[in-house]
Amino acid sequence: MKISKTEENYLKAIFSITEKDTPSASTNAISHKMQTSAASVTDMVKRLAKKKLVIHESHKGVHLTKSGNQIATMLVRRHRLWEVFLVEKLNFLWDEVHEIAEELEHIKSDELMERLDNFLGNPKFDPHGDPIPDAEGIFATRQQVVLSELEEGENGLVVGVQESSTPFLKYLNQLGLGLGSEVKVLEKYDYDNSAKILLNKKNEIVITGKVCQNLFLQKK
Amino acid sequence: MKISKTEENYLKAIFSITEKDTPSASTNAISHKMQTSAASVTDMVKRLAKKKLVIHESHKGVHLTKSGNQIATMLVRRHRLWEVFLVEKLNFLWDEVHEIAEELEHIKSDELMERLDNFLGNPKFDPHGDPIPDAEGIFATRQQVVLSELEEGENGLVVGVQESSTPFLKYLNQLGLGLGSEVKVLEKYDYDNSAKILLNKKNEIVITGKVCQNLFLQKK
DNA sequence: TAATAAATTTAGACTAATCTAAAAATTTTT
DNA sequence: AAAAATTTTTAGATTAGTCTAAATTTATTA
Repeated sequence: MKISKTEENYLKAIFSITEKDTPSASTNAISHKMQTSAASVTDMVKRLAKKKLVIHESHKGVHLTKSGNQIATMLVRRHRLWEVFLVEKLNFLWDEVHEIAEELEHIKSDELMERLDNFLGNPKFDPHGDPIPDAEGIFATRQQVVLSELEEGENGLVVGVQESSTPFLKYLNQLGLGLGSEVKVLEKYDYDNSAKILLNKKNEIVITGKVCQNLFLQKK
Repeated sequence: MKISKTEENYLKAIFSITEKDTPSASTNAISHKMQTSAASVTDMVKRLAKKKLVIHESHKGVHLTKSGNQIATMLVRRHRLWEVFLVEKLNFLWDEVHEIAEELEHIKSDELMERLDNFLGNPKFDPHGDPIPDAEGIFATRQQVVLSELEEGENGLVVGVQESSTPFLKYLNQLGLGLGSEVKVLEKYDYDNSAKILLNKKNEIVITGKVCQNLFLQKK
């Protein structure tokens, strides 16, 4: 069965919507994520349902079938492996790789991904700290908390970001924060959720509540 | 101006047809190369002409304009750079990489190709010995002859293949012949154009006329 | 619970890329 | 140069993916 690039992108969108809290993705949510009209979504959802990649109850949203989920997971795997390649081997910055990986992920060759995985040393997390599913679709897990959950005096290692928008990543670069940064919480200011932290045992900086809620740390 | 993957593939086909002897590509030649109907070619050629990528005189074939040629050249550059990556870094065999490179070549990012080029050490020839145009579209040249042009007693280094079909490349692998093989012509048999050669100063083997005509050597 | 607002689907149309079958043009052969 | 063969184009249809506008369904609110 042939699956087009567009169909793949819809599967990925449905995957990312249903991944979180919501068990099914609404037409609107999908159209928003895909930057397209609701009518187009209805058309496409019907096509995907005919191919048994999603289950769709009229006016009740869609969710992925097993095979739909499998395809979406492999797209995530490819995307994240290519991001590792772009950052580690071609020296792109972590905020520059998304669009290119978005293209590369559609190249369907298991052999290619197998070899790329080995070439990169079988990484378990991508440059944003997101887990890379293995060839069977299993995601690695890691004990992680958001920065705002740390108490004063606690230490942590930055292992990921909640949000991976370019402005946010650029801002982190400016602050000197990145994957692998060491953080110690010095003070927490409850009234606006900001915090003063010690970065890499050297600089004291103050970061806003928004940043605190978007950074994943591994406690140390 | 947006150019689709399909349009790009037509440009590449026209490029490869007009590269050789013929100054213009016929509808039939294109349809044969693209494995499609002549009617589709006519349609597509009209589209490409409207975009000023080709020049088309009815019943007299097409040829690329300057901008059409530029796009085709960049496709060749991307294709060949990715082939180097697949063979040198991911350890694919040189006869396994064509289809994957065929996909990778459509990813349009100058930044990506610049970085890949550097990562690979700015190679001038791909794993089949074909020249890789630089970012300005200039092809490297090399003093090369086909094996059948060598006289008895002459030495050469295998630097390329005329034909890059999978069966031919597989056959070369079987013979132990590849890029970089050293060859000395021991005897030439005029009646069927076959030859006995000394391979890598070790093995004497006899190769057919067909192989002799498809191997490019650099004289030594 | 009826009215209003929001979400979703249907209807109908458009573009790009493709096809088959038939017509027209060109080239080759006799 | 006329007939035959080949090549190319036209005509009309098809599929995937998209759109806008209108109709319908569901959810919210007064």
